[in-house]
Amino acid sequence: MDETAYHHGDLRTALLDAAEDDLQADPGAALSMRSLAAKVGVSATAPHAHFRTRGDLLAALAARGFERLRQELAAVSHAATDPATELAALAECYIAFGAKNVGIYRLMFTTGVDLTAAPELRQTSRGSFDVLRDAVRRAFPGQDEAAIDQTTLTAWALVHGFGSLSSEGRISDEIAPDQSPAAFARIAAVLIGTSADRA
Amino acid sequence: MDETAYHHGDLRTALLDAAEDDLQADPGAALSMRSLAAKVGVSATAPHAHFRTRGDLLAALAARGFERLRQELAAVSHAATDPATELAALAECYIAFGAKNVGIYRLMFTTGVDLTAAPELRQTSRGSFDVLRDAVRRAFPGQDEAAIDQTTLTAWALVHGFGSLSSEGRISDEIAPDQSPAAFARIAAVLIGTSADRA
DNA sequence: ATTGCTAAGTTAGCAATGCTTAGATTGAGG
DNA sequence: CCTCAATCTAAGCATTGCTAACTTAGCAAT
Repeated sequence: MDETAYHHGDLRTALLDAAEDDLQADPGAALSMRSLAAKVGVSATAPHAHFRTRGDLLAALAARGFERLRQELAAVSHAATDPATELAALAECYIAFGAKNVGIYRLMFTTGVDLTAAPELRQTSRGSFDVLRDAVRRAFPGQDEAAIDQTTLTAWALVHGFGSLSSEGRISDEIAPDQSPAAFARIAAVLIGTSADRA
Repeated sequence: MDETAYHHGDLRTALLDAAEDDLQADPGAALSMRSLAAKVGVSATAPHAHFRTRGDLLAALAARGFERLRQELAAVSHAATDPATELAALAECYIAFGAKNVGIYRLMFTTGVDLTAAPELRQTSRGSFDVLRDAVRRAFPGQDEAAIDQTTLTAWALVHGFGSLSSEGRISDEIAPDQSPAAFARIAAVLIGTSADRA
């Protein structure tokens, strides 16, 4: 790609890449349009051709996160051999995702990305949920759909709780000496196993 | 209080109150120092006498949230009659807190409040955890401290997961027709009951 | 009472940011 | 070759966080 080309070629993904870089380096990065533009080597207002507002860029970043999470979960699900260990593996994958992508994880689940303004986000997020639900259905055959929904929801809440708290450094080491995603996932998996019986 | 007084009296809490107002009206409010100053009727830079940076103000807001959460939990805990229903009541209180204080809840648990820069926050947050742990200890007597820690941690993660997801509107009504904090708390409480057996 | 001192507030100003408007450049389709 | 829409640039406005220098007011000691 020509460095001096007037047209960038794929500025949109270049901006998202740059934003992810910044978030990787510092999850609390401000992610200004101008600095991203400068980083990519483009004028200050060029990004607005691809993202009308800064919020749109953040929403796109969150959508990327959901898509990647779904892929990672799907890969783990596909690689699993038996339904019991599959749930544990999914839990670990989920929690590890939060730990490895703190900045994006924030965008995905809390920080001011307006869902009503980004309806496609809701659908993308649903993708991850569905991977989880399929695994739950395999693990607990014979349950009706309502029970499976509730078990999946519970599992999701539990795993998101661990992911959120641990990735934000909110769990003290006195209480959890082992801070690895695998350790939290073990606790979660056991509990999910008992969850289905009560639904 | 004299409106034209040079000294405000208690600008610090006035600013925090104004910030909370804005967050109540819109959880995604920007919370600029200048607009808060204007709202309180003070010059643009006056807030800096009380909060060195904007981050400090946000941290103070988060601390307020943790303190209020602790109080609400403690009140519920105190009003409870038997240990079993106490856990359910605490769960509901926690989840309802998230629903009623979306903006502050974000500040407390995710959005860019640097914990290393606000060590007192860690301690305030610990207060809420301790209320939960005392309840767990009462509900499951005879368990050693490590088991109680783990059960409490699990309960916290579960309840925070529900609180976070529901307050951010991430749970679709198809999956959870009843979106009330009480409904989520019921699910959580049942699960916490089974959790202690496995720790 | 006067004097100092400090906390609290003001004004002025800088650099950075989001976003808009108007114009320039390019590549693709007729 | 011409047109045109998408993409990018340039200029500019309003807002923001923060700093620096100054003013005001209350308080304590003399």
